[in-house]
Amino acid sequence: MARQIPGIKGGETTGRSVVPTLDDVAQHANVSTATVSRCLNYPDRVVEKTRSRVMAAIHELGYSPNFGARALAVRRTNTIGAIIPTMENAVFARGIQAFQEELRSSGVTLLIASSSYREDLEEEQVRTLVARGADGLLLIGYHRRDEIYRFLETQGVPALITWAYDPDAPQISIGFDNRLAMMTLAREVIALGHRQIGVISAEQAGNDRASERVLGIRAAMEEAGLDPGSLTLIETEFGIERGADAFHTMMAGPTRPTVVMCGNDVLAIGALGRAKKMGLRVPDDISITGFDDIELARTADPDLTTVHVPHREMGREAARLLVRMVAGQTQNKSIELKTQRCMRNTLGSPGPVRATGKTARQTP
Amino acid sequence: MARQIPGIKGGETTGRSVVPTLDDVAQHANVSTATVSRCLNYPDRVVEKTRSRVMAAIHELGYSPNFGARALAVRRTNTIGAIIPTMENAVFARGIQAFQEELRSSGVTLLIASSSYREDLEEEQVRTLVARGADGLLLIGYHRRDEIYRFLETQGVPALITWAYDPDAPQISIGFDNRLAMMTLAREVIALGHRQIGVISAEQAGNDRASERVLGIRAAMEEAGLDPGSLTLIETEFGIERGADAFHTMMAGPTRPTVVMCGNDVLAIGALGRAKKMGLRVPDDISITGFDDIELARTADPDLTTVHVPHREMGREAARLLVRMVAGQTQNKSIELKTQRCMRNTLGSPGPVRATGKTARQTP
DNA sequence: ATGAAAGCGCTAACAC
DNA sequence: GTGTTAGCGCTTTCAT
Repeated sequence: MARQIPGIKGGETTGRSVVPTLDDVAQHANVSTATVSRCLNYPDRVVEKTRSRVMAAIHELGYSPNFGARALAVRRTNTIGAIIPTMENAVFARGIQAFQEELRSSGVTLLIASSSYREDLEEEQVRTLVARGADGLLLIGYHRRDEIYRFLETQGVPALITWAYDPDAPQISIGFDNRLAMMTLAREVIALGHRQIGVISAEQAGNDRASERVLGIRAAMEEAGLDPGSLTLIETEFGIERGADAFHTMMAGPTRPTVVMCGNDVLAIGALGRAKKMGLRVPDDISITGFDDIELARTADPDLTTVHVPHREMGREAARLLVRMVAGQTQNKSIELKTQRCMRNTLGSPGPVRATGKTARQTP
Repeated sequence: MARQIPGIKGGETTGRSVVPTLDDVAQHANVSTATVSRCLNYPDRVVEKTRSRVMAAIHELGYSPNFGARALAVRRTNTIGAIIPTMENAVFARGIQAFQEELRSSGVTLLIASSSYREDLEEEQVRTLVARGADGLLLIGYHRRDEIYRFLETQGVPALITWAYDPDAPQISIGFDNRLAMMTLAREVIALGHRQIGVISAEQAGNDRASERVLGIRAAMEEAGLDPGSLTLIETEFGIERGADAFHTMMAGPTRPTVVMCGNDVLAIGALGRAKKMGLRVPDDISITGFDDIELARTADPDLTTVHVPHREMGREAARLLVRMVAGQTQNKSIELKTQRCMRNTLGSPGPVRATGKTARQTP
């Protein structure tokens, strides 16, 4: 239909394609494309009468703007990308959720990609997201090839590192000191009398959060005059079952620890569950600690001693900061957030049957 | 620099912008933009010598293609969008993960958005994703305004419904029959002798999975000659704590049920945890069931009786099907996946201290 | 207040 | 095998 109306650009016929374009709307409303564009972007720069005519045409045709074309013209997408290791970890899910909510309130859309903890995939995602016009990127942790940082630089895409904090790094970040956070918990563990410490960590290669946390434990040991070499370490993939299996392996090992410190809550929940299935009383027979303080930590039985990370605050602040960075605001600096030990009921003194006050159940 | 080289299009000067374009690469390599484009898209249509020259230029300049422009030119983005209620539910996280992996192997990028279970947000996301050129959409559940479906239609964007299955619906879907799945579990519950059934459900408004599941329970009751009106129902938001609170409320109510059937595992885990904190033995004093079979269900103590949903398979198959739909393949039809009761250890016979064989702990 | 026209960066015929 | 050129759908001066 409507193929008889001479198109603006020399007799082009309408109805050439399925999806209506700005041009179609313009013809339908008998105005120029510029006017339609104005109606959409600066409604007050066009007189009421024309505007309503245009709007009517838009509705009638079921017009929806083509974002890619718009981005191409204005050279800005109002989009921010985030790459997280996995959506299966509640800690990222929550942080990203807050990040997204805050972005929304600034009218920015979020594109999420997950790297499955794989460095090569992450690089690919960075390129994809940039190619898609992300104005800025949210990245987890510092560790990645220098080439990527250079790429981001040449593309003029600011990146904000989160879940880590290093004031000396060239990239700006918002997060916390993973090493110090875990060290603080380890100090408590050692103060309680534990000497045989087991650690279940995420794979450290390419994961600075994981390795920093392990380093924190070693540092605390050293500080207390213990031999960091006496620590039993198992690295494993992410997952409750993985944590459970690692725990099993560790307890079956030659030097059975009196406490198992886990690199994150999910691993700890797995360990805790397995401990119970093995008939071990926690924390009387074995102490277990986590890191992150996800909802599950509080609900576990006994509830999990862990390190609280302010995910939501981190997500929210990250959004604010990144938006500022994208806006070209200079002189942004890294922000350090504080973590907090959560002394709950899976950590007690070592030694069989020597329950401490800490282990008292707090039945509500 | 380089402002003296006359541009291809009449004396345009280079160095006009920060980010290198196809044009810059072409000039740098002394070829036409078409050749550069070919190098990128059909490497074998250009002779080795030129290609390496072009590639060198690309690397030297740090060129990265502009996806939006490409999409505009080819009118196809190779992108699929997915809108899920929340990333905080492991069941969606896993399903989407599988979906994404499968898409990747087809060279399709996934754009994820989450609606926070809000209908208005979901509509907005649909529009955003379509505007961004998503070639197809993955949606959870059937329930949404007709206008949205019409919009998708006029935009020519195929949508695949998942997490639900209704052969009679106009939209095509891949999923399972929520009502039947829950009904099957409810039958077992009733067969065990339960008469006072409590239900903790997600909010049913705008959530057909939730309402279908409740309907399934009612249907089973009716079938068994019980009065569906005797069922105690609490609707709550998503979250472990929410489940716990709802459980508490329910047990404090006038008619205390002998079994609490939860609309999903997360709510059930919350209920289970709270039951224990309240000093109730599960399933001796109270039975609890879930739905989804997330990893947590198996790790809970006692491990949770629930309904297994093949999330990963669903995600994978959804990807295959949607890719076919986008490719314009006609005659696609809905696929029904089977769920499965997981009889574990939180469901027993009603009545105090009457443990059944089902409750035996299976210590490995 | 509105319109004409020149791009934004890329692809795809069609020439050569 | 490579170059020319006309768009893809939208925004944005610059005129009027």
